[in-house]
Amino acid sequence: MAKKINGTQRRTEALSRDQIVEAAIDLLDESGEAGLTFQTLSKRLATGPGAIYWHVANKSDLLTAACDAIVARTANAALAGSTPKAKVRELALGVFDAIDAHPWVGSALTRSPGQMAMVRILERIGQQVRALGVRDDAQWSVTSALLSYILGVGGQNAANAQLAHEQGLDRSNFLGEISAMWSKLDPDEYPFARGIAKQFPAHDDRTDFLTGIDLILGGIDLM
Amino acid sequence: MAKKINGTQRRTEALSRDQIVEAAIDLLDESGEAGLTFQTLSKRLATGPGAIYWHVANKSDLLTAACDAIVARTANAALAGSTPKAKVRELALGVFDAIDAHPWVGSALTRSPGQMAMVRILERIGQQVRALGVRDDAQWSVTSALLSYILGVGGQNAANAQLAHEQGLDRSNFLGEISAMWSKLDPDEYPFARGIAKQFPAHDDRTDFLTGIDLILGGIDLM
DNA sequence: ACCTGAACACCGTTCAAGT
DNA sequence: ACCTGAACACCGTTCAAGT
Repeated sequence: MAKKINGTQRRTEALSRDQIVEAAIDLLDESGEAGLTFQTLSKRLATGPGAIYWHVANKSDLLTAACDAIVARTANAALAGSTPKAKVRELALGVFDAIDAHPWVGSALTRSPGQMAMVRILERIGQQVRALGVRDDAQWSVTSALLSYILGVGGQNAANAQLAHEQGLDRSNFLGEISAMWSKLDPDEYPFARGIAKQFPAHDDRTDFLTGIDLILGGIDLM
Repeated sequence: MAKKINGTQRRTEALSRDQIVEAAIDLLDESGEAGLTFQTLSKRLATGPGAIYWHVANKSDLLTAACDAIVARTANAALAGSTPKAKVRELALGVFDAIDAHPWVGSALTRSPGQMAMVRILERIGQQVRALGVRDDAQWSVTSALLSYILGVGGQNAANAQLAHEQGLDRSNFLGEISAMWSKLDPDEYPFARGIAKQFPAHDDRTDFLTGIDLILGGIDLM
């Protein structure tokens, strides 16, 4: 009769894989990868760990499914752009923003090669690369370059967000710390890092990300 | 008197942080990230876990140090290229090959933002970006784009190598499995992935990697 | 078919005690 | 200053037993 009001109550409805994945996403969003545990998860779902294993093969399977659920939402969104290039920018920004909202996706994406999440992104980018008129035998390497770049930025942003979260820093303090560290480097060995330290805290991740996309898109024109 | 001949012997010389890092690298190379444990490490060093903690803050510190040791070797190598672009290619390939030889570096690099390993690469690429004549206010975003791309490819290759290792597959079997998976996708939803599946197993990671570098370098010319 | 929950093997980390 | 090794808290996973 009782549903799941207080902490020690058992659930009465049946579990489902989707429910488990949703709960996992909530946990990951709240407290990062460290927050997802079979203990925390079964507590939130008001069951035991064994029940979860009935629906899910293991933790890696669960993480992959959670990642795919997030990516599917943005990869399936309609594209408003009028040109293939505009659509590539749109797709890329979609992934960027998804990782910004769910930093754990950044690392989970990399860790599941060949999984659906990556194929979804690959497919949509590949279609635009085709539409750009890239030669058949270059479509793979061009698409792969775009994908690698997107995953690279995503992975770094995810790591930054996680580190800042662990250290209890907000973004500007985090950037400030790195900038301070770079300012102290040996001027003879690290002229570039030192020179850039001052402007570093003011940079915009999203703008820089798009600059990189545009560099690659520009390079395609020269092929 | 005895040194470290049989398994239960204790070491007689003092431990050092460098020794620990070297042993960690060996373990990581032999059996991936799962192979590095304070248990396996202290066994190999013929001590207890407490001794390691005297020289190393925690596992993350150890992984970062191991990663930096590898990256320092390639980042400090002299550059033979005659043009800034050739030097960028050389630097990028150096990182690519280092990750190929030590796949765990691919993920460790991402996980330690602002650490020395990344700064070393950033610095050397940044110097070449300067030499290319990129405007001051664009040097950061261009360098960052190159770095993100390199880390993105590295991270994926690392993940592929690890997955293949876990499943006991060699590279060609691994690629074959992905290709087979893509061939079975819905032709209406995944035309690109399906179309590319056949040529996928024959692709060359290193060549594709360089293609991406050249796309970005080409884009710089158009800025 | 689905869930329970105790048990297992293993992990990173700590720390009083030694030298 | 450096090392020992038992102990702690916690983790993913299993599985006999229940419904």
